[in-house]
Amino acid sequence: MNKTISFVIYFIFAIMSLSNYLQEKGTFTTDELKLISHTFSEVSFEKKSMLLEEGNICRYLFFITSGLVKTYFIDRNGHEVIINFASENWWITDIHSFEENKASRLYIEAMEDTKCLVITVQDQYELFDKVPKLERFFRMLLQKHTGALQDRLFEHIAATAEDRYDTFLERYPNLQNRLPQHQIANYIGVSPEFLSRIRKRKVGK
Amino acid sequence: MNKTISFVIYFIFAIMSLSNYLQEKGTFTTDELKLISHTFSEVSFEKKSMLLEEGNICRYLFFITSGLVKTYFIDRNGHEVIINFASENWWITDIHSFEENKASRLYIEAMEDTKCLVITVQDQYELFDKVPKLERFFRMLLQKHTGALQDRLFEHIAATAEDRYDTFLERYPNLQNRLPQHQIANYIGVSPEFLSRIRKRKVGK
DNA sequence: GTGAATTCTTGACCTAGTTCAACTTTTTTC
DNA sequence: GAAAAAAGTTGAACTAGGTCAAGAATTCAC
Repeated sequence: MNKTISFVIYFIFAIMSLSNYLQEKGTFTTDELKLISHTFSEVSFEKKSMLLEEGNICRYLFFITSGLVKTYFIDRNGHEVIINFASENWWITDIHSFEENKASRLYIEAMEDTKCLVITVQDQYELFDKVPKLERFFRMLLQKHTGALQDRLFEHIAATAEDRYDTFLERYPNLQNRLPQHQIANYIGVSPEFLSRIRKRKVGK
Repeated sequence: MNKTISFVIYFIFAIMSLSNYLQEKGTFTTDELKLISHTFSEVSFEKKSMLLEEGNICRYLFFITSGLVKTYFIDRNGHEVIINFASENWWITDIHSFEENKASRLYIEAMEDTKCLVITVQDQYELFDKVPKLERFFRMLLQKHTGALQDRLFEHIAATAEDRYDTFLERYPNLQNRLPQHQIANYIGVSPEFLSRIRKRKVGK
């Protein structure tokens, strides 16, 4: 297939993902949906390429239409610490860096070939002015994200590694087979060896 | 002093705290400040009384003008897990319960006699319509809160208990002497005995 | 101001999870 | 499809932090 045609088809597919998502989660008019989705542009990332690196300003808010990414930072011992994963129909960005134009502490890396729709802060704010509903929608999204972070903190303070693994399986049922096990171990905050033991123990049960 | 007069004085003091705070952190006109602060009401809590209990809907967003509160939940083993403390010029609520009218999992308890200004969701949204700047201001606030939560999660995954204690001291320099040590231990996620040992070790250094 | 309650400290023992090293299995690359 | 790289498993020794118990120091309540 001709490259331009295939790009256009992907773009239409991406726009439709976003529109469907917004229609499902919020109450937007057709005109608003059109306006919103045409403010985004499509970007593709190959597996292992970086959407964001520490020290850079996160210029985009990403809406993933296909693929899988992880967000992580490097701790004082030089180890990667995974904050979260995001796949189809998830939003991802370093909100602090994106909104306040500050250097990021985070990395965002594609774990599969990934396609996203992206928007800049400026465009986002212009869109907020045209579609005020969207600012409220994004605030709600941020609230949900905050709730999820809080839950993860609870787990890390009050639950055992096995509990956290169970929670991971519930929270990301479709990622279990798309992710290498040591990345899951990292996410739940244990050594790969120990996750291997947890899994062995569970089979016995 | 006559009770009514003393109440009025406290109320004026509280309103001024909020106005000063907003003036410092944002750019509001005098009229906006007046409108905002008159939408809040003043409430007092005695030490050990509850601003919110699990199972209830969190009806208010609290702005603390004096005193100290803690937010916590009870984990599956019946233990209290402290999420954060808030004193003068801090906002506190269970955002999930407050915004979505859902039963809360959290407790908010006064650790000292505490005075707050409070607002309901409905009033908050009316205020957003009158002062759109405020919605953006609150979204920024939520972003900061999210950043802080993320930092705490990092610490719990990647840092040692002693590191977390140091971070606590930096983050809440003025709370160190207002809080009993076992509450600090709870906040940083260690047993009171272990915090005692950490402190002993640090004196040696 | 005194008795009761809460908080803090210390020791001894325990456990969840880590680290390191060697081996096996699976995936990637050319 | 063979060689190299990455991922997963297992054992053995280790450590950060927890639990329990008892005594000492503070704080609270009347």
